[in-house]
Amino acid sequence: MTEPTERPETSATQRAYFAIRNMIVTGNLDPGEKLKIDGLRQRLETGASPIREALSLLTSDYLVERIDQRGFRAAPISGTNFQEILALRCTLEDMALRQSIAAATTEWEEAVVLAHHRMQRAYENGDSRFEDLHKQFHMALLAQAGSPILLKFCSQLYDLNIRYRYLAGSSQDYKSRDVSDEHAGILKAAVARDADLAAAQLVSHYRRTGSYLAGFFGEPR
Amino acid sequence: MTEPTERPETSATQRAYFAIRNMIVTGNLDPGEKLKIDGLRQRLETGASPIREALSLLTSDYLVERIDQRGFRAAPISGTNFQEILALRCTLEDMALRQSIAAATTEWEEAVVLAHHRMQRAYENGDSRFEDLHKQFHMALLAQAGSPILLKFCSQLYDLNIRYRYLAGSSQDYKSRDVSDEHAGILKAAVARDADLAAAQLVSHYRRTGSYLAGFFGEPR
DNA sequence: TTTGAGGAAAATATCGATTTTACGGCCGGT
DNA sequence: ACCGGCCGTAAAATCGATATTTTCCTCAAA
Repeated sequence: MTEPTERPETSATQRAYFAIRNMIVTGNLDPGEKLKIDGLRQRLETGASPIREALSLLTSDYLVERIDQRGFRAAPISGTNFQEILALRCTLEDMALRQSIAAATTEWEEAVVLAHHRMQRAYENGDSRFEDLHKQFHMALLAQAGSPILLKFCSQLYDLNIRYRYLAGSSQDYKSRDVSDEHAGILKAAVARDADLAAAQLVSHYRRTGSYLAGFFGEPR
Repeated sequence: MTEPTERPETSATQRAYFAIRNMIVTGNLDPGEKLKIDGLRQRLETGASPIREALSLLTSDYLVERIDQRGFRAAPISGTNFQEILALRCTLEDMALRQSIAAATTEWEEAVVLAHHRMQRAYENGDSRFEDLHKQFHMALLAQAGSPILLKFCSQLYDLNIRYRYLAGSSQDYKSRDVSDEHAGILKAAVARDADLAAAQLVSHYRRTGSYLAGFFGEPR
């Protein structure tokens, strides 16, 4: 239920969960849009139960809201919400990365290098899996923190953030920045076990995309 | 779905959610125990759908685990898990409390004082609502941080922590400590807008109960 | 005695249908 | 013409039942 890449799912609930989640994150479903059970049921060719269960799960990911007894809707967006996500993300990932580096092992280091390579390769090839691999790289950096709950928090915030990026329709502009250099810098500092440098670069990496996106959603005070 | 106190629920899903959640938190359902749909269905006198939906929601609260195609079970416990919760709680609540005090208003201050009074009153009367009011006091402290997601994280961690307290069967021992003084100290510092002092007392408050409980679950390195 | 395969029993996941609830327009009253 | 309450429609929530999967027990063979 955590890895978006492992797609040999079997249960209808999982299929519905990932499908709806993807639709919301990529903007295929508009923020605030009413999510009718029957509509999704037909669209995904499944029963009502898996849909309801999937929506319940997405509720806890802050991607879906449940209203009284009137069903579900895609979570709305706002500038303050975006700022909150950005700020939380910086704080939590900074913490997680420091813990990760403090507990660094050879295995972790190799996993990070590997994740980076795969992401970079997909980037150069224009592979559509880049988004998934990008997330996996960032998560690999934090994995050694040894705090599953913290990791899940970061994962959720990552998805919320990427949703705003999709909604701004800026996947291209975003990539055209020199994110590759930024990723390389983070990787280098992490491998060198330089927690301060790595964390600083990571946070700066986020704030840069953040300030870019902030224009689209209004900057609250 | 957030406030445990507002009990005029209508939907079967909500009833099931709070009922099962309460059973897990208070130890009425053992950690790791298999949660059979049919058993719960009879126990709560409802259909299978609300049960499944409630369990799905609890999954995201880390109180229930879903396994492959083999149903659900109550989340297991461990010393490392407890330590993780404690550490995360200290970090996140420290942050939230500082933000809350930084954005303090008269309304917030009054709400905090009120929440403390209610909790204290219930404590002196041996009122069973103490646990709920205790949580409400702590959440009131953080409410002004203006970060709903952070608040929810703290709320989840609070529930996970209180579960360990119940499992240690130490509700009494816990209360017999001078928690009243600790709460009063936090309240005083918060009202005085002394973020450093308030945060320090809050964290120390948690660590004290934490080190007490650590003995029950083993201290991982 | 242990191991492995087969089958029966139980539990889960899913579906289709029923019941309940909320919303929007209509009608009558003021 | 406007306001308030009633009814029809649509959607959600829930239930009962089915099909599929898993588990456990038994029995036979090594």
